[in-house]
Amino acid sequence: MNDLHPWPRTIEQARIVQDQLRDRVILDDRLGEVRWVGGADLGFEEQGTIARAAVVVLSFPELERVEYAIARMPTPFPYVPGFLSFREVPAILQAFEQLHQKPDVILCDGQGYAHPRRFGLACHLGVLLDLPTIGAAKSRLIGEHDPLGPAKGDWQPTLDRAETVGAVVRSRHNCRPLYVSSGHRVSLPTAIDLVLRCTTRYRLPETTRWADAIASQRGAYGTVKL
DNA sequence: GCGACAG
DNA sequence: ATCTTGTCGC
Repeated sequence: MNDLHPWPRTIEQARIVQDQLRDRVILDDRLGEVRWVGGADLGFEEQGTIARAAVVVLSFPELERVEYAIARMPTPFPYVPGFLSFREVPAILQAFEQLHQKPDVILCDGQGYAHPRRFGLACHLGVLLDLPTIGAAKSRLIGEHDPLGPAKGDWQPTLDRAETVGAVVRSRHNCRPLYVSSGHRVSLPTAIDLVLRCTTRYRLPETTRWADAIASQRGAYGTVKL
């Protein structure tokens, strides 16, 4: 958050920011060779008043854990469906700045383009960092889809108002699917491919699994290179 | 008015 | 997200 705008305090202000930044989102592939994949997630302390963000970096396609950074700050916005990014982005940006090895793409724990105003967490983070991002959420915000096959790799487009906004992806056999969508500078097909290539034997991609573990562990701060 | 609703 | 143990199913 480079003080380009004061961070919104109300849903009305946040909606204006979304409408203002949504045009900057790029839905085509504008990313080079992927060597480092990032993951971001948040944890909370003090009954939600303190947000703790973890941004991790893994090598690709090996998925070896390379580095992580943690940042804490007062939680800047309440959780309101459709406005999640205003709660999570500031801390993520602060953690991201501390990384020595910047990732070539970041997998976010939330929606990207599959959003009521087409500007979910992954889009917001991607635009502010001008870095390729992907939305990989654990549950649905919007969009309908046809029945999904049971095999890992099966997927179906999710539609909202007759527009394809993302895809439901089976990341593990017979497991609840992931909701994947473009964030910024990554097309939907590429997003699906990268999410699957970052997923091993668990439902969640290794990026979010690790970010989750780091963000939920209390106390730590700063950056750690492995 | 009623149900849905990322984390 | 967070509070929290064991339990059912592939």
